[in-house]
Amino acid sequence: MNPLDATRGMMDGLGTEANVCVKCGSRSIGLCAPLDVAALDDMSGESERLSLDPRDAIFHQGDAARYVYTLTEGMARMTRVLPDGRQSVIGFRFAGDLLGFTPGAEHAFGAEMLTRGTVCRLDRRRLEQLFRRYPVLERRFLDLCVKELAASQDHILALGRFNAEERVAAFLVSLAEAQERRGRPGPVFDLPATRADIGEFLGLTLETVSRAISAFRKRNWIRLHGHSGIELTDRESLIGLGSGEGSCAA
Amino acid sequence: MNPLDATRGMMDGLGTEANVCVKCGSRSIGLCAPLDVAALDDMSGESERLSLDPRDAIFHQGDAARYVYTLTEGMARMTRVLPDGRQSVIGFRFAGDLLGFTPGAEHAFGAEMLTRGTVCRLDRRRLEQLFRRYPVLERRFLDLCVKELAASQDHILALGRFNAEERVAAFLVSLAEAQERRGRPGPVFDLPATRADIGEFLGLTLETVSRAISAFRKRNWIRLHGHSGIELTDRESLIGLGSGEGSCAA
DNA sequence: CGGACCCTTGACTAGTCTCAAGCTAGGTGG
DNA sequence: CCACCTAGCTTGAGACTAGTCAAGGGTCCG
Repeated sequence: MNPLDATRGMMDGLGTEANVCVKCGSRSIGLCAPLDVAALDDMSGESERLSLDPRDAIFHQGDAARYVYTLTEGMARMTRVLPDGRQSVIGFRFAGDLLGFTPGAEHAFGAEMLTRGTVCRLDRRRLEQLFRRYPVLERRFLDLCVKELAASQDHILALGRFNAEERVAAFLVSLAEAQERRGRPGPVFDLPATRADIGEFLGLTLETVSRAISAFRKRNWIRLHGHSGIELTDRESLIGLGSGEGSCAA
Repeated sequence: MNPLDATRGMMDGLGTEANVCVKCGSRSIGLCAPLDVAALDDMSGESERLSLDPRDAIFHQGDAARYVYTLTEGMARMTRVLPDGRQSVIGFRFAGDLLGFTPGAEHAFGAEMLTRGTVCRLDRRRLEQLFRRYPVLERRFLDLCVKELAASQDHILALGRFNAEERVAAFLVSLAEAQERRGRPGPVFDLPATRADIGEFLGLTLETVSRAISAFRKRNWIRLHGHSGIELTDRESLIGLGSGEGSCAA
């Protein structure tokens, strides 16, 4: 398991059930999976589908948390801003992932699209009703949440203990794994996040991310295809660097 | 709200109900709070109380996750180890906090006592039964988990964007708040974590932590009382430094 | 084709780590 | 009760990683 796995979506590892969310029309992996058809109908009754462009906000930090979102198409980032303007990317989300679920009154972070895409939003009070009607759904959320927590702890470990190249290597590997889990096996995959996004996620500057990527390129570990395509040509080396088997060998 | 709040326990902010866990004998704030007396009886029927010394492990990373623990007395740290031996403190836990809950088969991190103390452990299969019998308990866990997740994200932000003094300031303030929430209002509070523990939590070396603490002492922001007592004499300054209102003012 | 945005690379700086030495507090045993 | 002993803390000097500032180049879109 990759120690830097915060690009893992909330829906990962929850089986391959592929019930179709009536309103979204997309495979709503995970969230709806344990529900029967009546429940799905119930659920999509009040959900809305929205199309978004790159850089569009799905919701802002501090917004009233009225809705819960499912990213049905595209890739998004979650960001948190400090009072002085410094900001950090908390994580990324892919098609099929859940977004913005909180028991609090406000969203603790913002979410923006990196690519063109669509989200399906469900009123939160409606979700609470669904929890009461279908208790299994609540259990699903608990499992998701604990997995997400484990991913955050991996990220904490990476931020606290990995150097720049280790962080970038771990990020690239986890990005590749995330896309493969979502059924894109090709050797070339999408990297819609800019160097600045990656840097804000990894606690680095965009220049440092760029230098790490250039170093990998020079070692023939990766190959770039245009601005948003990347291929891992020596994944073993990247995994070795990015999984904490590095310098301080025990 | 302090951005570095990963010292906030899983039980925080869940009201002040103070039902007494029959077996533990301690105020089991939070977890048992929504349950009636019959449920409490039920719950404590198979729980065991253990006394532990400083440095004793509560459980190890990789152990089968047979039990869920409540720290009833003392302070503990949660640690994660990389293949090469580098380790990181993921967070701290105080009296009243929950520890080791996971839907996975193994504990993803280890937990060790920092002080002498006691834990109350409950068989996990028993907990699953309790979830079925008292659905409100499951909701409680979900709320705890989401709060914990928010705390992790704050920690990620601090690790990615704060410099050494900002991290240490944020840590000291959150430690003070955690102890006050648990009813120790005194100006002097416990700091049972060593400089090395703090450093591993904050992604710093023990020397850097020591230098930051010395700097605060010279500015009369804090006063040390022996090896494990600390007093925040100028909390405003610490909060200012530790909440991200710093250098890069917008 | 033009422009905007993003990426790359270089030179220099600053912050943190590393290594090392000495100190202090608190506990232990005589 | 006191001296010793150990673990943890402090401080310093130098090395090194990553940040900052700046200039130039590539890619993609309209």
